Amino acid sequence: MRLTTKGRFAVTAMLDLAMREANGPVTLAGISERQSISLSYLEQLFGKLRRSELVDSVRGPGGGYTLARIPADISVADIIAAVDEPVDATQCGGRENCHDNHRCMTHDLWTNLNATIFDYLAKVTLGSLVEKQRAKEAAAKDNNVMQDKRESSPRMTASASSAL
Amino acid sequence: MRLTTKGRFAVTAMLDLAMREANGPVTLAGISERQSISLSYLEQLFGKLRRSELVDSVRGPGGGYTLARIPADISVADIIAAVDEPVDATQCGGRENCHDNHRCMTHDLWTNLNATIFDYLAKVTLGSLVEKQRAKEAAAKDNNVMQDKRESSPRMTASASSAL
DNA sequence: CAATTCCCGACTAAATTTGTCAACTATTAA
DNA sequence: TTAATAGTTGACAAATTTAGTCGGGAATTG
Repeated sequence: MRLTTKGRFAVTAMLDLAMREANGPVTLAGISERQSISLSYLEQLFGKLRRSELVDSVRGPGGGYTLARIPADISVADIIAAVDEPVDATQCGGRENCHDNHRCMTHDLWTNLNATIFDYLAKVTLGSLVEKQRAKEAAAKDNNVMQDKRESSPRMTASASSAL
Repeated sequence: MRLTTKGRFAVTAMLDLAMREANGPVTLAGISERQSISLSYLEQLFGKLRRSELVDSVRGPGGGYTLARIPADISVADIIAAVDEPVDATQCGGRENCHDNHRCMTHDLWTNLNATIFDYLAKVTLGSLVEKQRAKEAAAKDNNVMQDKRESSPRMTASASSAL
């Protein structure tokens, strides 16, 4: 298992999708805008997600993507595995007799490491993430109400205000 | 924290070094041959490892690299951090106000994930890896003795024998 | 038909990996 | 002692792979 920005983008997009699919198919254009990920890249990623049967697509106006399973049945590990082609981490082709007579020293190291990371990510589902995110947003909303009073200082730059 | 082949190569090389430095400095040429990693790439990686003060270099004949600290004090996390420049995983520059008013949804997800992985890798030291590897080699040796009887077939190539 | 949206392949940019060559250091021999 | 030599690190550039972009096409809806 590899951890790159590609996988992270995919998870971000899927999380966005999971939080909105109640209102029908979600367009990539929308995800692109909300998550600041280029539309082209999303199209590429969702092509893979679709081929891995994690999402379903609906064409035409009003179309977009929906999750192929319930959020609780889609793990972060599923998503990363779908977009991040394996690349055979162990350098020895997975074969046990990696090189010379003993298996390459790091074989077990990486096998174990991969298993550890994979197990962790397999436990994290879109369902649990959506739940956490909802809770966080509710809390943030409360904080913002209080912060608004403090932050209305005179020197508020254009870039700072646009950040809202 | 990112997980790529680069970091894996570095750990492999450091493990090789840790297992051999008792006999004095270890040359990159040796590591290259044993671990099947290009010499050039090793040179580049060890430049970073040296600058991060994980290894010391000795020039001239009989020179090579040695560990800068005892194996038990060098963790896999140290090694990966040394060679794999951070690249700011969270996509929002580490700032809390990633984008729009709420921090980008995945901010906490990746923060937690990174912490989990880092904690795991910080616990794994070269010392513990060497120990495991030594145990494994001893076990493999026993197996090989038994296998040797089966494998002493007539067609043993030159390359196969040189692999010993 | 026209608008919206997914879909696919070629293209560009960036990162990884390998290759080449220069600079340094200890040994060796005269 | 000094110069030659071989072993080694260090920096730079080429080649390969991966990440990300662009343009056009196809399906669906109204």
